[in-house]
Amino acid sequence: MKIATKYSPAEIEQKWYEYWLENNLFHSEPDEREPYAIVIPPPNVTGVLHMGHMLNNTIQDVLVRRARMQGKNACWVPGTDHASIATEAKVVQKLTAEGISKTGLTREEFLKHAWDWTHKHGGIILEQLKKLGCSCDWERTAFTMDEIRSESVFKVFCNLYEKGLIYRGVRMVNWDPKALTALSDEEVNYKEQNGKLFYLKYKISAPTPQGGPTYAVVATTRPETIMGDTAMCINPNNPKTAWLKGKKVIVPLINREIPVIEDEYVDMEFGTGCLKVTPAHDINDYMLGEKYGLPSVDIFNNNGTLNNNGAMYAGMDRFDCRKQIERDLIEARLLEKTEPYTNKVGFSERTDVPIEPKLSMQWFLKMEDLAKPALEAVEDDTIKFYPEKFKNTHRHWMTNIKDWCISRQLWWGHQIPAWYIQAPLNPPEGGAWGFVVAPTEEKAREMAIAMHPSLGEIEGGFSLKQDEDCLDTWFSSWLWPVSVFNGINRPGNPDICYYYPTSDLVTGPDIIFFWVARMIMAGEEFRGKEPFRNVYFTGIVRDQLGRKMAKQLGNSPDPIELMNKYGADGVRMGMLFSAPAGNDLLFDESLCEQGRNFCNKIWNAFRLVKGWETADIEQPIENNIANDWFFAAIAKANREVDDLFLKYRLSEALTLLYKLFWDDFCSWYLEIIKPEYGKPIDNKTYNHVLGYFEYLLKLLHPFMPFITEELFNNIEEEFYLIDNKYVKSKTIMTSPIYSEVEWQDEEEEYRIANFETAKEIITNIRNIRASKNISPKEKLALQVSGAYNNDYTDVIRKLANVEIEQVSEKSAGSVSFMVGTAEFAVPVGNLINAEEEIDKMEKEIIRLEGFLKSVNAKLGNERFVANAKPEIVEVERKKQADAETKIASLRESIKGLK
RNA sequence: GGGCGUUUAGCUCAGCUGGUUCAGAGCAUCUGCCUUACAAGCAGAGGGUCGGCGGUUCGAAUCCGUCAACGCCCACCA
Repeated sequence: MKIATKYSPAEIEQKWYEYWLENNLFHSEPDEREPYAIVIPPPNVTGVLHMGHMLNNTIQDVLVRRARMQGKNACWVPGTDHASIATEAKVVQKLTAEGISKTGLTREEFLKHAWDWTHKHGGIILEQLKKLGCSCDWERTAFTMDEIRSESVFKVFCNLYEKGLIYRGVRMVNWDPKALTALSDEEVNYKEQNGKLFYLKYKISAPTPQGGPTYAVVATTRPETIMGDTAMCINPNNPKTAWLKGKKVIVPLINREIPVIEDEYVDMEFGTGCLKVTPAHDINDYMLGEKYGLPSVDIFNNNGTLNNNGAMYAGMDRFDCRKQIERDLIEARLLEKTEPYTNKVGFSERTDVPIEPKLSMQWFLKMEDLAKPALEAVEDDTIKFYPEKFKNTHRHWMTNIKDWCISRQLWWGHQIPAWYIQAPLNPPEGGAWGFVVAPTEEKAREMAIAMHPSLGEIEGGFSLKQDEDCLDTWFSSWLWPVSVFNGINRPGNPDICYYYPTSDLVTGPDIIFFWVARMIMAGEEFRGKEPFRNVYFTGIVRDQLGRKMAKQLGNSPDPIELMNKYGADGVRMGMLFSAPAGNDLLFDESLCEQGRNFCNKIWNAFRLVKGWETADIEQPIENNIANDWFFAAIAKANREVDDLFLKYRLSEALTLLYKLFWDDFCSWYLEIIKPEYGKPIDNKTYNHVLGYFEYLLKLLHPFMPFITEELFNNIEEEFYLIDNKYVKSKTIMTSPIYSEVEWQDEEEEYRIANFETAKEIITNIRNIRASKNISPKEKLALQVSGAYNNDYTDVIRKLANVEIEQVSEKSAGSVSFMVGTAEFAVPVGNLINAEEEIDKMEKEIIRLEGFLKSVNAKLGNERFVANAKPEIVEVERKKQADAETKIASLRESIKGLK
C-alpha cells in the first residue's frame, strides 16, 4: 500500500470541506435533540481575516464540532456586520481617490456606492473561514443590514421609544471631525500626548488698586478655544485667587469681557488656580456653564476648522490655529510662558483623529433600567464568564453606566426611523408639528395624523422627512443572538424558541462593553432571557515582542498564507496551543509548525498501521496487556478532556490529546504491538488498534477536522470499536464521542501506574545501553531482586530487548538501578566500570539520606503526627521505609562491587 | 487617581481544596542515532531559592500582609 510519507493538506482539506457542504452536514433545524447554538461575532462585512479571527473562530469551531459529536443539535450561525463608520470611511476614501466627493452626492447615490463596495468585498471573510474549516450553518448567514435584521432594528427602536427609553437632546458628545459624526464614549481611546501648557494673561477690566495685579493667568492646553470662553472660574476657597472675586476679565486677543465665577470644581493646586470656561468645547466647562447659566459659544465647524465665532481665525484648522494663536499671543505679550506637558487626549477609535467635545442634537438610549437585569444575570452566574475575572470589569461598567448615544451622522447604516412632520401651516393647536417614530413611512403618516388630526385636513397634504442620522453599528449587533433567529420580528418562531438562549459566545474582552453587555441587555429586554449561557473571552493575539498584531505595524502574518504553509489543521493547532482563555497569546509561527508536524505524525502512524498484514495467529501476551493498558489510558484521557472542556480549557485539552497520541499511542502502544519486520499482526490486536486509532481521531476531530476525517474514512469498515455497539458512520463529524460513563474501568489507575513503572524500567535499560554503547538489537539479561510485581513484564522484555530473570544475587559486572524498592541489574560483562557505578550509587545514597532526614524530621515532630491527617502520616511512614530499604540495598551493591 | 490581573526552567505556560519523591508540561538547548511509519523523526540528558520580605501553620509555589516590576480596564484635573 502506497501512502506518501508526508501529509499534504491542501487537496484533502478542500475535498472534505466540499463533501461536508454537499452533504449539508453543517445545517441544523430544530428537532428533539438538545440544541447547541453559537452565534458568530459578526466580522466587518468588507474585512479580511486576521489572526484574531483565526483564534476566535477556531475556538468556536472546536466547540461546535465537539457538541455535534456529543449528539447535540449544533448550530453555528455565521454573518457579517455593516460596520458603519469603518465601511463608510472606506467608501469615502475610495470615492475620493476617484475624484468624487461625498458632499457632492445625494444620500441615495452614496448608498449605491456603499452597496457596490459591500457586494464587491463582502463575504470574502466568510470564504476564508471556510478554508479554516469552520462548520457554520451557511444557510443561516445573516448580515446586520439585511432585510430581517434591519426590520428588527427599526422595530426595536420604535419599541424603546414608545417605552420612553429613547430620547433626543442636545448634549456634549465626542465629535469625530474626520468622520463628521458623534461617537459613543466607548469609541474614544485616550492616549498620552506630549503638548504644552500655555499660561495666558487675562487682563482685569475694572481698575485695580494701585500696584495690584493687572491681569490673571490661566493655564490651558488649548489656547485656540479662547474665543469660546464665557467665564473664568476660581475656587472660592483659594486665597491666592480671592482677589479676583467679582471681577471681570478680558479674553486675550479678542478682547471680550467675561465674568469671574467661583466653583469648588477648580483644583487649587493645578496651574494658577484660574480656569478658563469654554462651555461649548469641554465637558466640564459645559457642566459649569449649565450650572451658572453661561452662554455657550461654539467656535468650530464640524470638520474641526474654526467658524465665524473664531474671529480672525475663521476657516483655520484647529491645530494650525493653536500655533498661530501662540505666535499672536507672544506678539501681544499676553503669553506669560509655556511648559511642556503630557496629558491624555481622546482619539476616535475609527479614524484615529483627536475627538472634539461638541454640543449637538443626538439620540440617546437610557441605560439604567436596561442594565439592571443584565447585570444580575452575570452576577448570579446565569451567564458564566470564562475567565471569571471579567465579571468585575462587567460589574464596574454596568454600575457606572451612562446613556448611550446611538445616533451617528453617517449614511451607511440604519437610518433613524424618526419622521419630522413638514406642513405649510403651523399646527392650529399651537406649538410645532414635531416628529413621530415609526418603522415605516406609511406607519409614520398614520401616527402623524393620529397625533395631529388637523394634518389630514391640510390642503395639499403634508410631508415627512426622515431623520438624517444613522444608528450606531452596535445598535444592530446588540440584537444579534435574537435577530439571527428572527426573534424580534417573529418572536414565536420555532428557531428562536429552540436555539435561544444560545450556548456559548466566544469573543474578545475588548468588546465586553460595546457588545457583550449590550447583547445581554437586549436579550433580557426582548426575550426576557439571557442570550447565551457562557462567554469565553479569548486573549489578544500579539507578536513575539508582545505587540498587538495590527495592519499598520505589519507584524501580522497572513492567515491564508499560514494555512497554505502548514495546513488549516496545523494552524488551528498553532492557535490553540498557547491560547489560555482570557490571557493574551504571543503568536509564534513555530507553533503552527508543531501543529503541522503533529499532522504528519498522525499520518505516519496511520501508514504504519495500514501497512500491517494480519493473520489469524495467536495473540502475543504483550499485545494483550498493552491493549488493556491503552484502553485505560484512553479512557482516562477521555474523562480528563471532558472535564477540561467543561472549564473551557481548550488549550490544555489539546495538549493532553497531543501527548496521548504521540507519546502513549505512538511511542509506547504501537511500539509494543508492532510486529517484527515482514511478520503479520494477530487479528485481535489489529482490531483493537484500529478501534483505538479511530477513537483518537474522534477525540482530535474538533481540533483538526480535516486530517481526522480523511483517516477516519480510510479505516476499514468491518472493524468495530471496543464495545460492540459501535456503528460505522460515513463521516467523523457526526460519529459519536462516548461519554465518560461508558468508559469507566475500575482498574484504570492501577494499570496506568503499573505501566508507568514498566516505562521507568525500560528507560533505565535504554540509558544503560546508551552509556555503554550497546546496540538495541543486542539482547541483554535483566536480573531482578527484591519486591517486584509488574503486569507488564512481557512489554519490558520486548521494548528493552531483555530476558528477565528473578535472582537472589545479581551477577558481578552488572549495572544496577532501582525502581520502587525493586533492584534491577543488567550484566554487561567487562563493560562495567566499577568506580563509576560506585560513584553513582554513593551520590544516590547521599540524596536519599537527605530525603530520609527530612522525612524523619517530620515524623519526629509530635505536632505533625498529632495534627496531620492520618493518611498523610501513613504516606510519610512509607516514604521512610522505602528510603531505608533503598539505602540498604545500595550499600549492599556497593559492597559487592568493591 | 481608582480597580483588576500577572510574576514558577532560556521561551510560553500548568500547578484545583495547603500534604504522594512537588517543583511539572510543551517548545528551545545538549548528547547519541538516517533503527524498515515518521529527521516534520527516534532514544536520552541538563536546566528553576516558585518576584522580594514578613506572617499564619506540624507543613506554604498554594493562605494572609507588605513591597517591587509588568500588563489591562476605568476616570473630566484644565
